[in-house]
Amino acid sequence: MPPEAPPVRFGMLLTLLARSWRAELDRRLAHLGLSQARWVVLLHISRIPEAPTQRELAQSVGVEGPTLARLLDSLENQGFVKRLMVPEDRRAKKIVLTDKAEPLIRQIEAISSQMHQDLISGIDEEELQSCLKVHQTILKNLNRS
Amino acid sequence: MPPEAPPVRFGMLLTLLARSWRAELDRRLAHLGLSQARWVVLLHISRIPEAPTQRELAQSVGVEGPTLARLLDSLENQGFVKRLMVPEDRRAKKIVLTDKAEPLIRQIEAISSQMHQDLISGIDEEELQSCLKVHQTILKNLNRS
DNA sequence: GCCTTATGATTAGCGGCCTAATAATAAGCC
DNA sequence: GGCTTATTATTAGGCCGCTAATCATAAGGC
Repeated sequence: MPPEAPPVRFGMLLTLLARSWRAELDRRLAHLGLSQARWVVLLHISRIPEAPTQRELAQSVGVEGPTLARLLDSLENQGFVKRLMVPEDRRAKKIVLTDKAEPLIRQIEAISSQMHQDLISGIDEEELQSCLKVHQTILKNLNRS
Repeated sequence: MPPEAPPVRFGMLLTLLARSWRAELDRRLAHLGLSQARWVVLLHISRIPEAPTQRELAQSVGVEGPTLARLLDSLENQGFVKRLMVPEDRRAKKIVLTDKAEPLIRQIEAISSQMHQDLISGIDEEELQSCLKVHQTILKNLNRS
């Protein structure tokens, strides 16, 4: 690889890193029958106090409606979530975790924080915070575009 | 686990950021008939001194063989690259840019570095470098897993 | 030379992201 | 009430990443 470092590199590294991060988490979640994408959905549901509608959940997770719909299809097939009718609005559905999913939450939180710990080893807290700040700034700039 | 900011956040932000970055670049490249994925391939070809084989190119770009093969299919259909037979190894193909692609390279480099500039506004050089270093450390940790 | 193993590219098929289009319902306005 | 517009969820279809399997060729051991 040529050692010259054009500004382009930041985006490439970011993309590669996100892909690798996802792949590793997928690997660690596989034995639970989960993937990163489905796991994130479960985690968000568990953290929202009131059962959210799909619209609200998609917003919280940060994906579009159709993407969430298909993730919920598989999670529902796996028996981890249920779609509940909303009496006041017959278009909407509220999403809740099933009893089967509840014990999973602790496991997946443990797995993901273990992985986080593994991956940030050798990075000091200050650097990490600064990196987070950079990420947030870029995201803010992106939302302005 | 810190009670208020679970470590999970870093991965989620990373994922969201990479997706948003890609989406914005796709938007800016659309009028050239390109996407981020295909653009990166062109850029790598143009930077490798000798025409690379697909294997080498895939390595350089950081994707698997089949992923590259399909990107090359579309780039070839668009007339931006050609696959050349290699006399010494009849399994392999070397990838070269066409004359049509050459003038594009400057444009796409300009677009991507403009975007880079737009997105890092408000971040000072030191923070950015530190962030890059964090990314590289995490990637190194990932490759050890 | 011949057989086994390794390698380069492709195909098939899946996951996860998107946008556009659709269907059902709700809300707002005469 | 009845029409128009907005909103919720879904379906359809595309892109881009992956792994597994396939095909042709190369390389190595005998």
